[in-house]
Amino acid sequence: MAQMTEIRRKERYHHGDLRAQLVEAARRLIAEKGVDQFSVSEACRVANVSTAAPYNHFKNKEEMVLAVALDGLERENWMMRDALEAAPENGLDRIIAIGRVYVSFAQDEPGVFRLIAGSAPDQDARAAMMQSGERNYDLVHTEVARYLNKTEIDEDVRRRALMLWTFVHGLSFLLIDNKVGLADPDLDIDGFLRAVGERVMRDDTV
Amino acid sequence: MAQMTEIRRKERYHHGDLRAQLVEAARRLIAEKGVDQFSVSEACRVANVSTAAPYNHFKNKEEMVLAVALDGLERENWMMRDALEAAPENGLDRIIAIGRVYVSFAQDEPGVFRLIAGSAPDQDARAAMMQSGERNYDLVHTEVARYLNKTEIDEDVRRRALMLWTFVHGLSFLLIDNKVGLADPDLDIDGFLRAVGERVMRDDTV
DNA sequence: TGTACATCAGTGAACGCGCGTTCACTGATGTAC
DNA sequence: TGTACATCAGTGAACGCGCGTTCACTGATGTAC
Repeated sequence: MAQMTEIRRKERYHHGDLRAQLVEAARRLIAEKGVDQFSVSEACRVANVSTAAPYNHFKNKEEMVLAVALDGLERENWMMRDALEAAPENGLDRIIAIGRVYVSFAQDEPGVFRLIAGSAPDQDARAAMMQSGERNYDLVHTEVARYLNKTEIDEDVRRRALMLWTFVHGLSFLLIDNKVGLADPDLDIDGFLRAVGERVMRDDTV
Repeated sequence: MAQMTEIRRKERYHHGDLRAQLVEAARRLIAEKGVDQFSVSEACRVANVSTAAPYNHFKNKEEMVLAVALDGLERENWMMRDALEAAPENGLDRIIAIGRVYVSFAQDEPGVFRLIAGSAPDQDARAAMMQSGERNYDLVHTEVARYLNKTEIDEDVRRRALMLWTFVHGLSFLLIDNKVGLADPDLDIDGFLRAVGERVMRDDTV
C-alpha cells in the first residue's frame, strides 16, 4: 500500500509535497556527508526531480540548508522534551537525560549536528538559528535551576549550564570524529555523562 | 633588507623553499576560511606560482592539507611545552596552562583547529595525525598524574584527562562558532577554565 | 676555470567535472461561471 | 456537470564558474671532467 503510493507519487507530474521531500533528502545527505559535501543536485537525484525543481520552493541552496538546520533544532527540542517527560521528577537524571539527547543526536546525524553547531553565513539565518537554539538551551537552564531548588536563572545557574553544554558539545565532537578511542577505547558514555554531571552540579561549598 | 629578499625571491625562477611557502599559504587560508573552502589554486595565487607548481612537492591536495594539519599539531605541542615551562612546578596551573593553549590555538586558527579535530580521509593520514595527536595528549596524562601524585597513568588519570580534553574541545568550538554569547556574553575564559579544572581534579572522596 | 649535460623545479595552457542557477517551456490543478 | 482559463509546480537544456590535475615545455642549478 505504501509502495503503491510511492510509485504513484513518482509518476505524477506534481509531487504535492516536494518541499518536504527535498528537506528530507537534504537532511539525510547532510547527516551522512556534512553540509560542505552536500549539493542541491544530489538532493534532486534522491528526490527524483530535475535540478531546477527546488527553486520553486527555496530561494537558493542556503535557504534549503537553513531549513535542514531549523528542522534539526526542532527535532532536538522534541527529543529533549520527551526525555524529560520520561525522566523522574527530580534529581540529576533529568539533566543527564538532556545531555544524552544532545550527544545521541550528534551520533545519529553528525552532519546535521555540525551544521547546527556551526555559525550561519547570513544575518537572517543566524537570527533564526539563534532563536531555535535558545529554545533548547532554555531547557538546560530550567533543569539546572530546578536541581538547585532555585526559582530564577542566576549567574550560578548560567555558569553550570554552560559547563554542561560545553561538555556535551565537546564529547559529541570527539565521538563523531573518532577521537575518543585515542583516550579511552571502551568509554561508557552514560557513566561518563553522569560523572561529569555530578562534578558540575556538586555543591560549591564542599 | 627583508623586502629585497622578498622581491628577489619572486623574480627567481626557482623558489628554493616553495614547499614551505605553500604550506604557509595553505595554513593561512585554511585557518581563516576552513579546509572545505580551501583550494590549491588559491594557495598558488598567494604563493605567486602556477597552479601546477605544487605537484612537484605534493602528490595531491590531500597531502598538502595533511602537511598543514601535522604542522598545526606540532606547533600546538611546542606551545604546550612552552606553557608548561613557564608554569609553576606544581598545582592546577600547569593543567590550566595546557588547556589555555588548546583553546587559544582554536581561536587563533579556527580552520586549522577544525582540521585537526576532524578525522582524516585516508588511512595513512589518519595514522600520522593520530600519532601527532597522541604526543600532545600525553602531556595531559602526565600533568594529571603529576597533580594527583601518581607515578602511573591509571584509569582515574585517564578519565580525568578525558574530561579535561572534552571540556576544552567543547569550549573551543563554542567560542569559534560564536555560541558562547548565547549562554554568557561576558564569559571570563580563564576563570571558567579554572573553575572546571578544579571540579574535574577535585578529590573524588569528598 | 670552462664546458657538457643530467636533473630539478618551475610555466602556461588545457582537460573534464560537478556545481548553482536561469530560462523558456509545459503538464496538472483549481476556480468561476 | 462542462468548459475556459489563470496559476502552480514541474521539465530539460544550457550557462558560466572554479576546481584538481595533467601535459609538454623550459629555465636554472649542480656535477663530472
